[in-house]
Amino acid sequence: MTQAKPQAKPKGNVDDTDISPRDLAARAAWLSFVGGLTQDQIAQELGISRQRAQRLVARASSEGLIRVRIEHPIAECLELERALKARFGLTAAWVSPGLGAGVDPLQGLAPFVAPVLERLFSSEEPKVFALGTGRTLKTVVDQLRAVDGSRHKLVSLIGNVAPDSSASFYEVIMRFAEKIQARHYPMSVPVAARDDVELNLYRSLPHVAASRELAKSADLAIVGIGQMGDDAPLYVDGFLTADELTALRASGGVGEICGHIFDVEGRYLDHPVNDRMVGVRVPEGDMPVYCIGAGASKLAALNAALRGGLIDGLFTDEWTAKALISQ
Amino acid sequence: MTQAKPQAKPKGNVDDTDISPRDLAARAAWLSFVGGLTQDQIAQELGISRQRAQRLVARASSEGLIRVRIEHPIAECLELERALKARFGLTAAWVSPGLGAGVDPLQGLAPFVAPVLERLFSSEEPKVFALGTGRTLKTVVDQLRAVDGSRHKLVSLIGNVAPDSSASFYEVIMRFAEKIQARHYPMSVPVAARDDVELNLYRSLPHVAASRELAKSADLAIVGIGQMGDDAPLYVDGFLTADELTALRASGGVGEICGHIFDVEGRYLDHPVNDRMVGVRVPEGDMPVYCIGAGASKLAALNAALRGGLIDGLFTDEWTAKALISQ
DNA sequence: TTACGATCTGAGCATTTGCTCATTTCATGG
DNA sequence: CCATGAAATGAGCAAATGCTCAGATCGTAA
Repeated sequence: MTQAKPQAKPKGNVDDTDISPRDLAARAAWLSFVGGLTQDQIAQELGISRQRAQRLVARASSEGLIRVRIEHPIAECLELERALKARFGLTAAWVSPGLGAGVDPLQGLAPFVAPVLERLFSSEEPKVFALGTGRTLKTVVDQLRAVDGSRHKLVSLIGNVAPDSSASFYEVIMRFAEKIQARHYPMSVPVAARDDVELNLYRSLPHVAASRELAKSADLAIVGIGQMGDDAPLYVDGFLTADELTALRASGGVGEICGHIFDVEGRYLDHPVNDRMVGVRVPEGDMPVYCIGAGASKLAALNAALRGGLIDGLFTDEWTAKALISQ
Repeated sequence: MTQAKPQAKPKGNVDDTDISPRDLAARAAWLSFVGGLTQDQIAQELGISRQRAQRLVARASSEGLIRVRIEHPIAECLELERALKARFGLTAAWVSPGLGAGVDPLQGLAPFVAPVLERLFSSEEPKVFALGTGRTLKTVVDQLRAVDGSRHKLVSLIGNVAPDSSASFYEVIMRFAEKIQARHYPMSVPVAARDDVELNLYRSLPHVAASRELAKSADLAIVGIGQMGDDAPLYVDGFLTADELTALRASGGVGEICGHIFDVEGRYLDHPVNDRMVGVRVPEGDMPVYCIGAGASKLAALNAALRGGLIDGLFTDEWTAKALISQ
């Protein structure tokens, strides 16, 4: 994960109220998008150079100050949602319009998923949401608008300590919690134990046991899904060695959810690596599981998870939906 | 409303069944805004000419399929909100960033107000909202996103029949009701009676009496505000003759809310025209009144309404807020 | 069937926009 | 105090965009 910290240069004032670092960007963006002014007009309005105006608008976009939403549901996507539900017995499905070949599927999926999650979090009734991690969820939470979800609880399905001892997995649940002002319960132990003794130790820790219990009783789980190709997240992030990855693939592993690896039928593998995950294996009880994922690389994993009934709801894109249905 | 039926023309194209033009526009807009594709790429992706792609995107914007929102609250506007509340004892204030001189203030105000109203309508608790009319509210409701507000009731503060017998004022509450799926109670009589007999007749009609009662017990009123200059809405829409307008101005009239005219101190005029409005005069009881309005022409009216304590909340733009505070 | 009007479509062109490069500014460290 | 490097700035240019005009297409009426 790239951790591009904005190179803050807080030379004296800890307080970031520099008169307008991004205020100006927001204002330029407002003038451009809402007012429909040309960059020249914006420049004049703000008393800056046309060049600067252009850069401000660009920056506002790249920093996510702009949120664009398409109001019109595209018929074809609705049809795909219906088809997905029928084909795989899902209770819910959302299909975002595709963005064409060369584009990262997440670029379209994330802004599409975010408003749906906002609605879920807007529920008045207090709920417990269990969250996975990964690049997908990370991208989605970045797109999430701040809504008041302070009555809810967020709990992690997975440990937050990576093999390099960094707490990078803390991020996702933290960011969710920030966005919706909810209490959050990360699982503050390594993702995977090195042996059964360690596993039992971790699971016996009170805060871990509590988190696991809370997670198991969640009203909804929201997870990503990982492929087992050469670009498998578990491998890239250092949870598996190349040899382990190969072995797991040989054992039939085609995908994973929260680090739990399953085969082409969506059956979890009986394998040491799998058995030492400290977190919760979904589905757990009658908790619905919503999965977010799209793209060619995730196709096999998604297909398996759907066949195995591991998930109850799916967020994906048009291309992936078509591919899943035609299989 | 043009009801363009899709003209099926399945010639040699590959997989695409012909789809509705609006779908295509939404798709093009999605590719453009979310995917960041160039119009050439969009054209290629959709198998159409680049001009068509351009037109589709333009159409999507003009038809309101695109909704842009700036996530970053601009510090200066927040400050103005604070100042407005302090200065005029308001319980709530919202200030939209200005769009510069040449632009209709509504162009910026409406997209800014709409999300706030969406939030109000998202309240779980069933509420009664009393609504005024006018171009301002009309523009705002056009920007409103469909949210489920079916537990609420909408009631009109003002009659819906114009002097020319058209029911044009029906539109605003109707459109609100459509957007949020709420039950609505228009006041189905002329805005103003011609004499006291007629007034009493109208008010004695059961459905009018019921609407008036409901309106008086509303949890919140949302109204526009009218100026009394030569472009006074009451005059333009034919409620007042030029002579009456002049006379009312001479009597001190500087503005009106729901057709009830008040003077520079925000005191309602004691005048026949004023006394024959069939609707409700705000504030009524302890119902909070939120007013939406901006622009130089409305400045005097707003100032008076604020001084007279007629309103409890204000939606306006930066320029107007500054002007109000500096007065 | 033909004529008509309205809309859709594509080409050309002026404007706007985004990008690169050279230069300036600014803050930090020597 | 200057040296250094990163970020900001402005100029110039190529690409993208939006607009207008003329021809094509389609539905409707004669």
